[in-house]
Amino acid sequence: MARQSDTRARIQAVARELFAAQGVRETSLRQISDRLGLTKPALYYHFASREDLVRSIVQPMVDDLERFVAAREKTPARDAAGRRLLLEDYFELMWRHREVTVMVVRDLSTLADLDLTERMFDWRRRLTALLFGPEISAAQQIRATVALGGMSDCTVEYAHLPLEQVKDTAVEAAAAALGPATTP
Amino acid sequence: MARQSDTRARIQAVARELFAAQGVRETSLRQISDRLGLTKPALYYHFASREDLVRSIVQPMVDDLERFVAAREKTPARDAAGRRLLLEDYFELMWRHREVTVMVVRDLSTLADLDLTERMFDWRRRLTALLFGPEISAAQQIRATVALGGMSDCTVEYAHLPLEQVKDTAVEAAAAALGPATTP
DNA sequence: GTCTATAAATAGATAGAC
DNA sequence: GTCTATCTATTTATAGAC
Repeated sequence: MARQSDTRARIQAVARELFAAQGVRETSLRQISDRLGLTKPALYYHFASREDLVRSIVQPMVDDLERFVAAREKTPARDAAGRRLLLEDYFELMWRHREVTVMVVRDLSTLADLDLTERMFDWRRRLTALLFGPEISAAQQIRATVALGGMSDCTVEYAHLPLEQVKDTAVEAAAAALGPATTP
Repeated sequence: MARQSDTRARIQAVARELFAAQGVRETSLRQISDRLGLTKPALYYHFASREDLVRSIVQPMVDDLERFVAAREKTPARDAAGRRLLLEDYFELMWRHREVTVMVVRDLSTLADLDLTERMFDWRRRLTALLFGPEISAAQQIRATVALGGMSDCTVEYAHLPLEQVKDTAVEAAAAALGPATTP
């Protein structure tokens, strides 16, 4: 069972690269098939539709995010150390999926097309609750936006650098933006 | 000289709204003309092309940003108070243009189409220099990304709220992300 | 200034041969 | 699995009448 469909994975790799580089909406199936030396109908053998291809590329990040948030909710730790660890691991998650992050941030309509906008906001809300507790004030929500959004911007803007050159400072800045942690 | 072309402004208003709500690339000229009770060719009387319409909507923010950065470079003030003031005024600028900010953030390819990507990065670089001085370390650049990017995210995410409910906390969080200021 | 009509290009998608 | 050929829909943009 070495490989079931090497071509399927190659299509995804090329599509992901083009989507991140020039935008999802700006990339046609023709561009993808040309780059692979295939024709458009060949793509339809591996994917039911264009949307199916896009979804298959975004899905691994979605699954990872859902698992990540659900796991942390089982053992919340809102002191300074726990908060720090959450920011670190969240940064690494986005970093692992940074090509998809770039692609989604570059064209946010992608999320809407896949009906993921609501879920995205839900993850943000749950992450904020993990940082500040179940009762979230308006000020805390704003601070979480700066912290989490700022880290996300870093994964996109410095996607070409090694992780070690970005992570520590980005997490440090995000933690500072959150303000003092509640004592356990 | 009451109004030279009321229709031109109405086209821009409808286009800006649709662009921000559903994306620039996702909005056709037909949708815009329908909403106004006009036909597509009528739009071409007021704008040379689709790109000309988009540019005319983004241009005021571009001009404002260029003026803002150029003015601050004449009287740099990198102590805590000066840095704070810069963040406040920059936030208010983005807030004034938040409908365009939403529209651009939602579809970043818009900037590329208008050849504004380079200029955007240049403004970021100059703002970072105003915050940290002409010699910018990698860590300072990352902190500036969290601070400025985080504030930008706030203008988008809380665009529907009153300014007073967002500005102070967003600026506070951004200032914290920057770290301690250099003494004057 | 706005219309009707239409050109020209391109997209996603399918039929059927091999 | 991949191809050629084609369908259908939509887009930006223009010509020319009113």
